[in-house]
Amino acid sequence: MASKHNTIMKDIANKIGMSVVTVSKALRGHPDISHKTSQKIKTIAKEMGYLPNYLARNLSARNSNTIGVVVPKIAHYFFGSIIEHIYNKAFENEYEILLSVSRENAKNEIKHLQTLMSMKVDGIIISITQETSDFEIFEVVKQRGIPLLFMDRIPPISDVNTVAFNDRIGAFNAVEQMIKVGYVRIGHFAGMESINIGLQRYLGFEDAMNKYNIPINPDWVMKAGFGEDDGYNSFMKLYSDDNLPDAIFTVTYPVAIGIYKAVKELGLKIPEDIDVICFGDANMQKFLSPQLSCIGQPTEQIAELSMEILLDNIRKKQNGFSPRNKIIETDLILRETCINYKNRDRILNDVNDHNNKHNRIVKVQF
Amino acid sequence: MASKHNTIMKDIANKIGMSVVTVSKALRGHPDISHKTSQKIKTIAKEMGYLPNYLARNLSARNSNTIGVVVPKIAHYFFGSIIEHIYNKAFENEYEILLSVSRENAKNEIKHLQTLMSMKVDGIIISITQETSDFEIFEVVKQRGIPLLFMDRIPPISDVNTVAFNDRIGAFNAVEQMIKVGYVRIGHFAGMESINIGLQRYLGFEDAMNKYNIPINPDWVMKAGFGEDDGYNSFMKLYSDDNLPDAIFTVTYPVAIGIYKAVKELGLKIPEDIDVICFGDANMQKFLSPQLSCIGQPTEQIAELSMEILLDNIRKKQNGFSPRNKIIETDLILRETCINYKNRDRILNDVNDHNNKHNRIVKVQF
DNA sequence: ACTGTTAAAGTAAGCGGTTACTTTATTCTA
DNA sequence: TAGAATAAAGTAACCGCTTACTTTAACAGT
Repeated sequence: MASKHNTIMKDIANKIGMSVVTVSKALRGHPDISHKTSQKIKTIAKEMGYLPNYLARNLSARNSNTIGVVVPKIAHYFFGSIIEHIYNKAFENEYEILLSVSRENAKNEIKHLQTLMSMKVDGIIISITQETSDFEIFEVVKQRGIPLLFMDRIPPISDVNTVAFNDRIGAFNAVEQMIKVGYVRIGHFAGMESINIGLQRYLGFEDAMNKYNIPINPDWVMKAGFGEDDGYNSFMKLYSDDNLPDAIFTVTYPVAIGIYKAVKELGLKIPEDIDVICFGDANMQKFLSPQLSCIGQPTEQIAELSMEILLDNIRKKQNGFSPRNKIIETDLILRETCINYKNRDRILNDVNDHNNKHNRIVKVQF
Repeated sequence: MASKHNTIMKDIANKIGMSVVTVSKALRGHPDISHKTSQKIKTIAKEMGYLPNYLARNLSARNSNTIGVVVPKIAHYFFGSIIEHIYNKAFENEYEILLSVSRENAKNEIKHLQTLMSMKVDGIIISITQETSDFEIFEVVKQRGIPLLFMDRIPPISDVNTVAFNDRIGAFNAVEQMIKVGYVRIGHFAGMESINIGLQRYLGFEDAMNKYNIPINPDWVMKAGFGEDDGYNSFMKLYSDDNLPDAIFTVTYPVAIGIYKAVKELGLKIPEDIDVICFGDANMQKFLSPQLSCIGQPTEQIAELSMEILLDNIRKKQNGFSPRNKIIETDLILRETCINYKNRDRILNDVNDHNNKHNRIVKVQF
């Protein structure tokens, strides 16, 4: 056993013959203490290898300089990327992050939220699970006065901070793109409607189909989960029913990956036998064959905006703060699927129109 | 402002006319308290929405039920996957995880380690940055009696827990595979030698080359970092020097991805113009074209083993615990690179030999 | 010279729990 | 039925730090 050399303020105080309070104040740069002694104390603290005990500090100071983050998954480009940016932002602002992963399980989610409250986090950013249907726990968090912000996946409750992508318009853009390329036999591998991103993306799909007067074939609308397996299974189902559409818009990129996997197994070809476009970008999509076109979600933007709003909420907590609801626009990223080179000029033209109308840059990457 | 309804033990004690200590004991199921009152107190606590204050609990109980994890990156399959498994294991054991991301920066690493100590974590699992060269901070952690475990990336210091892959044998297997397929003009995009995984993988490469009496061409050994850019830049360098080998073994999969990117830009073909194999697997490799063969690192295993050893260390801290050093074997995963179908039978034969000799299953996925 | 300010430090109390020790009532033993 | 043992609760102190309030001395103004 190494002898635990754990310096506390008292040790420093004893060493220079002053009180603990003086040491505490000096270390924090409190104006009560003269510059001279303040410097002396800091020097000695460093010499003695003093490290503050945050548990004690936070218990009395009543804030923890810690932000809790709850996400459904982590080994996933979308969340991995967001979390990385949240960390960066937290680090800049001298906050620590307590990360919890609910694994798409509502029970875990509740438990994690309770733990975060017990840890006295200053605020919480959460992306709810696809099965969350009881929203009471969120009321509890609010009741306790802990700033709360929902990111990307948002429950239908009011008076809370939210930051989300414009799922409906994004989905609309994707499906409109499919239509412009000439598809009418269009399917949608959707998410559950109980969660905003599932519902909104479905509605965007519907909007586009309606706008162009294309009937929706319910057989081609598969409402399942957000994972690779869901895409794989849905595709296999349609294939074995011998009822494939010409092109599919998927609710997330893992679902599209599931299709790629199934297609490979079945010896089919993308885009010849089946074309695909998805909601959500990931690094790997550039290396797929063919490269997957998608709706890009600026992860850095959602992470930064979420942190900014939450930090603002934390600072203004005492003097009142009204919830904010932000929507972030998405990008249409065209690569090698759902793109017909013969129509290139027409597409570029349409994209310009769209940009003018929505005051938004749609990226086209041929 | 919502009126913060924050029940504390005192409130419960007042309500039933008993002392705070009784409540504390009851809630923890201490035998001092009769079953009857214990039940009563628990019921009331639930009614009042009591949640313990971990800061207070941990301050007096002197442990935090929290484990600190420091990794260099997070939006990266390898670490993302490991972290996910660490979370699972922590959750099972009722531990919380405090995750810090050093972003391959040694300064950040030190700061995070200090913060974790200030947070009074019960133990720390760390994968050091590629630039960490000052190991004093690790001594400080040890000195303070905080169980510490190095995972995958390990500094050259003694008397610490370590869990790593058998990098040398893994690299050897990869390079031997290249040789068996018939390559002799073999390059290695390596990492820095200052870090174990960089050095060991290089040594494994050397071992294989030596065993088959193939001279190493120093021009083809590029010692850089572990990222996609490093692979891209190294390849571009060799290409512009008009000095490409026939096949390259890369130290990590992002480096291989960098090669894929460069190859695509240059209009070359894998494996015809250049063949590749890498250390480290990722989900995306199955979807690359061609599918990338690699040395698979069982991430669940390293995560679980690390957690088990650390938890054991935490529990046995008082009564002494001697550091453990574990090595996990890797898998040779053959897909569509560095595989010559004409040699299929010979390869399978060799693989069997190898398995017999090393008592280890090498996976071949044709 | 006397009050009013200010600078620089100290004292006491408390954050919300836990631990070690004590008290009180009840039961057991001989 | 006295004395010991046990069950069930309570008291006091403390974990390491912060906040609110107080003290002391030096200095300024009139």
